Amino acid sequence: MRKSATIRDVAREAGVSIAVVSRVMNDGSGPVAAQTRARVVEVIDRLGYRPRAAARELQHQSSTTIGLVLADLTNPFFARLADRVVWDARARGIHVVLLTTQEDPHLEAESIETLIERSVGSVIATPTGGNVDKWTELIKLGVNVIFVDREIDKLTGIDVVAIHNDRSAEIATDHLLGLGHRRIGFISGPLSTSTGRDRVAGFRRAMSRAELDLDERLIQAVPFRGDLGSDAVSALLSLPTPPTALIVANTAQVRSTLRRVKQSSLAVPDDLSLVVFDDNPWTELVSPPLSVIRQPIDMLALHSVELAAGRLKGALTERPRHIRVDAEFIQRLSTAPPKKTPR
Amino acid sequence: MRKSATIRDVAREAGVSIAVVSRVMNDGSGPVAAQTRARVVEVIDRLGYRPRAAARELQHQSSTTIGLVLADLTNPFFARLADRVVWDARARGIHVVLLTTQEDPHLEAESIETLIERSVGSVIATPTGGNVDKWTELIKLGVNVIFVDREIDKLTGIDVVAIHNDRSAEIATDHLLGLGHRRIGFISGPLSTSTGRDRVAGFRRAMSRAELDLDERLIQAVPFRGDLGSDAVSALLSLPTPPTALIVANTAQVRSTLRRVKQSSLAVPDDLSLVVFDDNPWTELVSPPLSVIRQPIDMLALHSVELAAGRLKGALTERPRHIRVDAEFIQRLSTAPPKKTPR
DNA sequence: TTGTAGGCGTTATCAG
DNA sequence: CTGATAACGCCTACAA
Repeated sequence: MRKSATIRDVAREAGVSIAVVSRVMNDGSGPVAAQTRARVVEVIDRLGYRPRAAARELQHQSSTTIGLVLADLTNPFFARLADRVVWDARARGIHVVLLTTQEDPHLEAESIETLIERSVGSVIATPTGGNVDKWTELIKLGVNVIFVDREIDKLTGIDVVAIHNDRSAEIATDHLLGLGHRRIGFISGPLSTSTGRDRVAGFRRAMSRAELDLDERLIQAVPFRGDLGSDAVSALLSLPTPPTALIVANTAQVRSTLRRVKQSSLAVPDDLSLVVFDDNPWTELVSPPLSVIRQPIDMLALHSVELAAGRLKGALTERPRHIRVDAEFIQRLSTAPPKKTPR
Repeated sequence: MRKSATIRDVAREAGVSIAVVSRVMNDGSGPVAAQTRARVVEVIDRLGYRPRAAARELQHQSSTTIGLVLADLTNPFFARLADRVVWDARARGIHVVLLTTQEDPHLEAESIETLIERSVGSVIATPTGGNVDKWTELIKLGVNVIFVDREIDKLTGIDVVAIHNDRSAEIATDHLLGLGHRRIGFISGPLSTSTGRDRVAGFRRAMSRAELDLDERLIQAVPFRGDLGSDAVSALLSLPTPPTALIVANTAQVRSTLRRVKQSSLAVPDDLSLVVFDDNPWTELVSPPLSVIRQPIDMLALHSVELAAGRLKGALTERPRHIRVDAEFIQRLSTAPPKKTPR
């Protein structure tokens, strides 16, 4: 457990000043004689010298670190997002501090606090919807905040990377309408979230375009955490005239929803057609394989990191950007025409 | 985008010296008059002062940050592990820098390098198996390394938290043997990993205890990355006398393996019984619901963080610990007696 | 109880 | 091309 070498150790050992060593480390920050450089380099890796990140960060405004604030790594969507963000960031020499909110604004506030102390340069986050003031403060401090997947309406002037939630829901709905379904159930995330609202909006639009009047009971908004997805299904199925198709637009609740569907004695797709948001690795492993809305997670991650890194270097225009990418509808075997057309 | 307040700003504003402010921040590092403190506190949150992490870290040996080096967040096992580690760490006021290796020793080396520069106090990692020297260096530098899930035999003297891999495989095998299976296929991770070796060892032990001689072709070691799981299944099924049961002990390849099984025209469990390692959320959603070995991920995370935090504070005995927890076999519907007993 | 001064490891600015 | 030296923001003896 030896103490690690500092720049001074290297300087002494190589018989130069620390300034020279510093220049050697940051290639191009100043002239160094080839011969001197060679000697220094030799000493550097003989001693295994590595500049201390903390010392560097102390003088620059902010660190080469970005904060990643996600709701919940248990959700494959976020897990994959994290995987790609870490990957893309690494390719740019950026480190990632990971924080999770579990959808709890209180934890989110704590996370923001942490990120300020660590003076990260950028933050990529899936906001809970609260903490408007905290986020504002973070931005005032000069931190580049990028919301991914969701956004907060009140917080304009922030970069956003997400899919066209409304359009995606619309496409899924149109697909079912095209198959002949008239009563379609819709399970969405909380309407306090942008994704929840947007997806419901898309659903409504498709329904009204088809000139169907919408039974409000067919829309169920379910929180992200907890096990309420199955309750929502129960509620839908026990309606006087139950839906013949179901769109599960709350990614987090897809699982519990499916569990409930499976427990029901209904056959999919004969008794009930099913479309779910988010193409997890197992959606094609279940029976029947599920028709899904596939979010281009890699793109979401890539754009987020690009923004985070770009703004870090001040390379980007000041204007906040709203990047929206298209999700892809993938038809598999969980959707089919309704067995008996409603009379 | 105001520049954030420093300790000096607070001191000036409150009409005291920076030393006093420092003492107020680190409660108990020195005496402060109640009245003075009140005044300072008032200024502190009026100015929104927050000590800069980098400056703090600069003087202490190491930061309040731990590194988490995982193979691949795409794998639900690691994703859940990450989720719990971040959670447990947060509860202790510890931040987590996340790095992924994608099972690539080269990336792993890079990660270790990063962690040294950031002078993290502890590292929780699922090692690829390589980089023995790098890991050694990290430890020599005084960093507490905790291997979780896997270990490196050559690297003794490191904390390890994992399940009883051998015993788990043994139990799964015994279960199948008890059902009457005699030819059991086994898909494991690479034998260069401790989990791979241990699980195979458990399998062998169970087989030999049952006094069955083992057809070596029934054991398939498959890399973690890539899509070779399905090939392994094909190989097994095309044997002259194919197995009547299959244990998939390579967590990472469970999915592609299952896909291949599903494509085959074999019925589970009638033609082929199935046990897989790792209880993902979807294992009971597929048909039939899978019999699994459930790893107590929460425990793995908890013990890891406890070790990481404990050693950080120097609160632990010097001796490296090997913590092994039991996995749980959960029988569902993918295992049954073989249809026709082999003649 | 409070203040002063030195140092943590780097980078950056100027003289040599 | 190289070398002092002053920051960066905070902690911590040591003095007052």
